[in-house]
Amino acid sequence: MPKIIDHDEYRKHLLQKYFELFSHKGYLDVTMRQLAAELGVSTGTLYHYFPSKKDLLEQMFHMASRRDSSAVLDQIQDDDSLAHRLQVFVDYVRDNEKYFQDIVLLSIDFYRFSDSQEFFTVMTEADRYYGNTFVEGLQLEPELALVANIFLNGLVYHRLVFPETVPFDELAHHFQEMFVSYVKARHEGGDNSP
Amino acid sequence: MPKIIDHDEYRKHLLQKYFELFSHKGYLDVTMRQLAAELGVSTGTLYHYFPSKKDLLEQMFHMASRRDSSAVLDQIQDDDSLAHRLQVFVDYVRDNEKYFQDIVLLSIDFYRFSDSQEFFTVMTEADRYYGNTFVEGLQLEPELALVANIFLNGLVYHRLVFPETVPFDELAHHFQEMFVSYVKARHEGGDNSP
Amino acid sequence: MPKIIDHDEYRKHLLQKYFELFSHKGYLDVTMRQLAAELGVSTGTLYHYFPSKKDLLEQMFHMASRRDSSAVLDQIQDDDSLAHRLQVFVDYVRDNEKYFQDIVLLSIDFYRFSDSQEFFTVMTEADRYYGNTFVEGLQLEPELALVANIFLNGLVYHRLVFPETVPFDELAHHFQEMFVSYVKARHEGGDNSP
Amino acid sequence: MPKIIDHDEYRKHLLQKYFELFSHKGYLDVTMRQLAAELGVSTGTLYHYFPSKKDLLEQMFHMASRRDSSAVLDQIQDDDSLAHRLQVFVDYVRDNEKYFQDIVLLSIDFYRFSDSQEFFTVMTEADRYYGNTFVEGLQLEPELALVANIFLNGLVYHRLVFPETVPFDELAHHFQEMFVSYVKARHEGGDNSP
DNA sequence: TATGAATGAGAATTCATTCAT
DNA sequence: TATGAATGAATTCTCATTCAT
Repeated sequence: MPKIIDHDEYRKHLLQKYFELFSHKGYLDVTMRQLAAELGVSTGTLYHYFPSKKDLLEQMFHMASRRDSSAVLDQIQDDDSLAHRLQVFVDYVRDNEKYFQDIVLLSIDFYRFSDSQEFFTVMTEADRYYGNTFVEGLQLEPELALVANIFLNGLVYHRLVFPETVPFDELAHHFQEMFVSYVKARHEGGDNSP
Repeated sequence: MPKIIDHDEYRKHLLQKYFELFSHKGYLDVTMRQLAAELGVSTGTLYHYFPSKKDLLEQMFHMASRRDSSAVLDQIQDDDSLAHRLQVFVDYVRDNEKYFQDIVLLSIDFYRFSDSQEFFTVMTEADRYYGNTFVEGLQLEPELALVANIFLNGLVYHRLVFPETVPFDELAHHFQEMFVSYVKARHEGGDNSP
Repeated sequence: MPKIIDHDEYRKHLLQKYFELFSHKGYLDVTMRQLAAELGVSTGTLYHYFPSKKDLLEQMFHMASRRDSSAVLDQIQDDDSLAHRLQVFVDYVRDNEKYFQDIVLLSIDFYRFSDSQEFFTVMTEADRYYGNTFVEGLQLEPELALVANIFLNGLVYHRLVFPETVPFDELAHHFQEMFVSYVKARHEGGDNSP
Repeated sequence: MPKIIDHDEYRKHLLQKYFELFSHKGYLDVTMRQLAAELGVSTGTLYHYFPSKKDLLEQMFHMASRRDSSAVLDQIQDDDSLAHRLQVFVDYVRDNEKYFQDIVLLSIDFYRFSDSQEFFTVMTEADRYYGNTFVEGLQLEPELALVANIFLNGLVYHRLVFPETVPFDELAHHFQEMFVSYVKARHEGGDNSP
């Protein structure tokens, strides 16, 4: 076993692996023993890095929810149309759907099993982070950006939970059309008159 | 305890109470003993009605997801506009938000802890039931009705999980506007040309 | 396995057995698993009767420290001399030395591992109980009775802990002599003049 | 941390600190990690000086039980009366009551957790050491000195364990009176006739 | 039918000890 | 010598489920 020099580096390594494992089983179906075995360490080592299972969940969610979103923004140019910008988001969610479904599952576990204080702090931060990404990426006021954000969340949730899966692109397409028209109309007409 | 003659009636009574209890704690935080105590019966009696905890979850979710939606449809007249029809749905979700949040939480537990066969069967049915309600209520083709359904799910989920709560009505309003405009435009123009 | 009718009766039965076991091993060297095995029940059953190991210790000490002392008092007649009365106590302690040593060991565990509130309550009661027995048995004022009580405690403790065991009777004899003389002198001379 | 040249000196320093820590927590409530942290060394270093926790307990008790008693003897002159000599002992125990209570607690832990061989050796030596101190200090035959020793042990134990604390001096006073009278009478009358 | 005492596998967590650096 | 990450057996306690009454 190699001596680990960077304590934090190694902790992140464990968290990453845990996230992957979690996507198959869920917080309560992964025991600390299983987890340790899967990660190739002893339970003692796990507890050396994380004081409790709850803490592990919290740190893991914290890390997972801060996933770099620069990949989205990088695909957007300053003079891109709204339609294109939204398409980039839709594509990103579709291409990473499994990841976002895991985040949904995880967020429910996090809701149930973390301290409400910790939950509030982490979720508020995550909310801002994603919110900002939508605002920046779509170049819209926060409220409108949030509408797109929420629809995509709803789509991910729906496809996770209702198994007779709806086609992602078709539904997204409807939303994209209505969203872009709406924004265009708003900006032309002043407010939200037609 | 009044003598319950109707076995099924009594079972539903237990399931209803379990749903209430569950909404506070979650599947794994309600033990069979607690549940029995709360319902005023012995664990033995509980097992007399439900062969296992998993089964209880399944029956309970089945019942909960079939909640009568006639209340929504009853508020809609044949000649109501789409805008009004959608407003009825939005109002219904807003007024029963806690219930729908519980359904979200429950659906995740159900996803995690039921047999996938059972999950598939029950969720498919629930999906159809809600889908039909939207189709009937909005008088739209399934795909479009589903877009509204999904947005409202997303809104419920978002407000459950992100604590710096977004105002329900404001967001819903944006969606309602864009949705109605979009549908109107579609029906006027033939397909989805602007 | 016979159905136990009297819950409390059975609890006492378990406590009694636990005390015997404890005398060999000590609070921390008897695991709940071992204890259950020794008592012929499952760990679950143990926890059915006692909410925690600490609670088990507390209930057990409570029971052990209330051991009936009527056996001592029964051997004393109203017109017995002080010397005789003290002899009865000395004999009783000598004949039950193992039990009293266990109480000493147990009281230290109790000191260490119980809640201080519970400790205070139980020990105060035990103190009064033993104190009263000495007062009644010796027919002396509390303070003097306590001197005898304390000496006998010291003797039990000393013989428990220092293995080159001092002869019980010889040491007790010295104390008995000095104690009886002292009391006699006090009562004759008014105070403590010779 | 100053460089300690003398290995043994350093070991004693660690043992001393351990005794202090122990007096608050008890053998089993002080983990090796805590202990190391408190002493400002690593667990590795601790194990460099002491092969095991049990060994640490043994060495520590060995050291603690050999506490220099010259302080007592120094306060006694050759021509002091027995009453005065005993008073010196009583005062010494009262003034160091906390230390003696710790020794009582420690002796029970030592009884429970050391090898019986080691226990026997160390306790026998401690017994002799304290015994001698009483014999020298009181200038009495061993058996009588032991009676005083035992009473004082009993007093320390009683006040440790029974919280409605008895007044030290009052009880000691009775014992001192009876002890001195008894010894005087014995020496006057030849044996132990009145 | 109804009860609740009994079960025991399995969970999270601790901690004395080791050993590569 | 000194370090502290790593170990893993052992601990307390939980809880779905069974079954004699």
